[in-house]
Amino acid sequence: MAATLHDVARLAGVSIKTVSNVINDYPHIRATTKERVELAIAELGYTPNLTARSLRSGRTGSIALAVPDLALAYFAELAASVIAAAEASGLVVTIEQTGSGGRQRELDLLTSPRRKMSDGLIFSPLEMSQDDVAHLDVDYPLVLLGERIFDGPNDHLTMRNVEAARAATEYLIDAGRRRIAIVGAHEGELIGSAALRLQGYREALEARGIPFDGRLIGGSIEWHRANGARSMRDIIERGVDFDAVFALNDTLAFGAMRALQEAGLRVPDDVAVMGFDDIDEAQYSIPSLTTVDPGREWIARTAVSTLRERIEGLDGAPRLLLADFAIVQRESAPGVAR
Amino acid sequence: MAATLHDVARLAGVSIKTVSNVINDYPHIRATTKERVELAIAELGYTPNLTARSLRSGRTGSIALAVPDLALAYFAELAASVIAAAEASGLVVTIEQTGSGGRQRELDLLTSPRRKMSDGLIFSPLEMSQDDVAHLDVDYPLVLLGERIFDGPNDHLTMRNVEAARAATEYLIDAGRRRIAIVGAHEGELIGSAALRLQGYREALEARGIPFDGRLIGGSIEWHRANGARSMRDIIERGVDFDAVFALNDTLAFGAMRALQEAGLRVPDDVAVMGFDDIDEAQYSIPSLTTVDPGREWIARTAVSTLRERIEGLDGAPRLLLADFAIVQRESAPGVAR
DNA sequence: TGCGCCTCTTACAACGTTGTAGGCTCGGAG
DNA sequence: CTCCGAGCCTACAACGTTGTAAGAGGCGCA
Repeated sequence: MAATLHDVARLAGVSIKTVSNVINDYPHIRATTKERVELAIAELGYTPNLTARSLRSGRTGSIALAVPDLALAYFAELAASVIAAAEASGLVVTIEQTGSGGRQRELDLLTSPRRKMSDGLIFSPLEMSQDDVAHLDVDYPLVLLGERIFDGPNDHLTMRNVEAARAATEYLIDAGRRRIAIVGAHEGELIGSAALRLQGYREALEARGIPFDGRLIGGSIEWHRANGARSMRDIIERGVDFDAVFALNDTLAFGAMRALQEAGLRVPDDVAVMGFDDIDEAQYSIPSLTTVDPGREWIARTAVSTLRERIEGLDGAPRLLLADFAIVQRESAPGVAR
Repeated sequence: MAATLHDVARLAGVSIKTVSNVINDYPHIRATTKERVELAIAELGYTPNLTARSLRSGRTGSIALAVPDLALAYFAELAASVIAAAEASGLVVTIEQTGSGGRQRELDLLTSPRRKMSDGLIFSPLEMSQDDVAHLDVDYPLVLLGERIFDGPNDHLTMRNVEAARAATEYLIDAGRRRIAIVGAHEGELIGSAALRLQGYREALEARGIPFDGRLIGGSIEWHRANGARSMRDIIERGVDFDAVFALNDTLAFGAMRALQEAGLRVPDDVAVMGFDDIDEAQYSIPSLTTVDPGREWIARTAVSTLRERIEGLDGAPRLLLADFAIVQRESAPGVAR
């Protein structure tokens, strides 16, 4: 059995509150008393019971992070950064995966009694929509990530999807590409990352005076490698001419590169490929992937610090925080300066 | 403020214990009382305070998983599986990264007061060694993963490293390869996955009567893609002849494939490449990677169920559980039957 | 009618911690 | 010599829950 304050107090011959005071660095303690208590603590190997402390203080010292799936590189890397940032603040992170549970699962997560076990939640929904905004009005600190819901009652961190996608597309155009295919567009979808990035693509075309061609748009609901390959094959089989691909995320881009290779098309000579996310792997693929760094590291750090402010009682209107992005030039799409 | 049992009890006109009984499905409750209580619960939106419940019961309903780094695909996929398995048991998972903190960081983790916030720990150390085995004698349920420490006081799940590496090497030999380079051997290291897999490699050579050639061994301490590429380049520059590469994990294999490509060597025509881990990416790389599936999914599931048994009080000697492995044949190393 | 038993409900204590209020001792000022 | 305040320490209550013991009421059976 683990030792408690009572055990230490008995051994040291003081009250439990004095032991508590020693542990919490209360200033007015006689040096000899303190020493005696510390000796007792060492002898019993006492460590405070954080559960009891939580009950008393109302703080657990832990935050929750809810993401779709840790097996997706983007979310794994996001989680790694969130955990590191939280640890620097003395917080521990529990991770929940919403997986394929769909919208209901995301809603349940918001009201699960487990929320009481952490001081706040960083939530990256994938299925909820703007109609669900009311569900976000919860009584604990919540920081929202992603592009599913805007103008909710919470602090919200998001990428500059439109601007970044536009910059990526313009980068390809400026490198001399004119027929830019899209991989990963969610067909008929009006919200979320896909729609925003597609909008950036269209804005870039318009800005550069290049006509939009629907046959260049390859749809896919999920963003796995296999989807990227399938979507790319569809476009190739359609027989439509193209000299670049903008994949709406890196994983799709890897799948697309594979399909291009199978079709005997060379990257970047025949087709330039642009990704989105700058996951670790993008540096090491063959060829390495030119992509958009959407500011994931900043998002992770800021999500933690923002949540912490709310946990510590900061009041005020919900904030919308936008991450800076950057085009990361690699082999799959050489820049204009080549 | 969140409602408590007291609030519900007051509203329903019963004692708090009756409310508690309703929540915990105690059988002897009058139907009308139960209804009244449930109405009050609904009206106040009461959810139990799990922290208080934990304090009372001594169980937190959460387990901890400590891995080196979630940004490493193997651990991310392991974590995803652990979280899924834990959730199926009604447990939540907090993740700690030991990162680059080294041995001390791993030792600290074992004694951190945070351990009290979870019912048990699944721990995959990377820096501790056999000498640290005494540190594993902790007073909470602990399941050990990996190959750093054997014969500790805990249940231990591990891969069949030697057998799997031997099988992988024999696979290459049976496919006609004779000069098999190794990427990722930790030089001078006698324990851990690298040493075990290297041993399997040597056993296979011996079994097939092929002489060992130290010049074919490419060392590297870390197992990132960049290390794989560097290690591969070293071997190439050494001018030593080889027709296959056994990378000690998939990530190294991807790096090695990249270095091979840069050197103008074709995979698998000039050089066959074998990985180890079967991470998701292995299916989608170009070419797709022949590798060893070391039973990660089984390890995750079994780690959770084993830990659960211990949490529920199972006594008995520490168990050593070995995962089954399988060679997953893909493009980078066609099998004998091609 | 009385007793015991079953059903339903309650009061109380406890899990281990910390905040609050207060008590004791001692030294120095009035 | 008394009083006050600073320094040190303690008792008690509370956080929200559940196990224990026991009480109230009703019913069947002798």
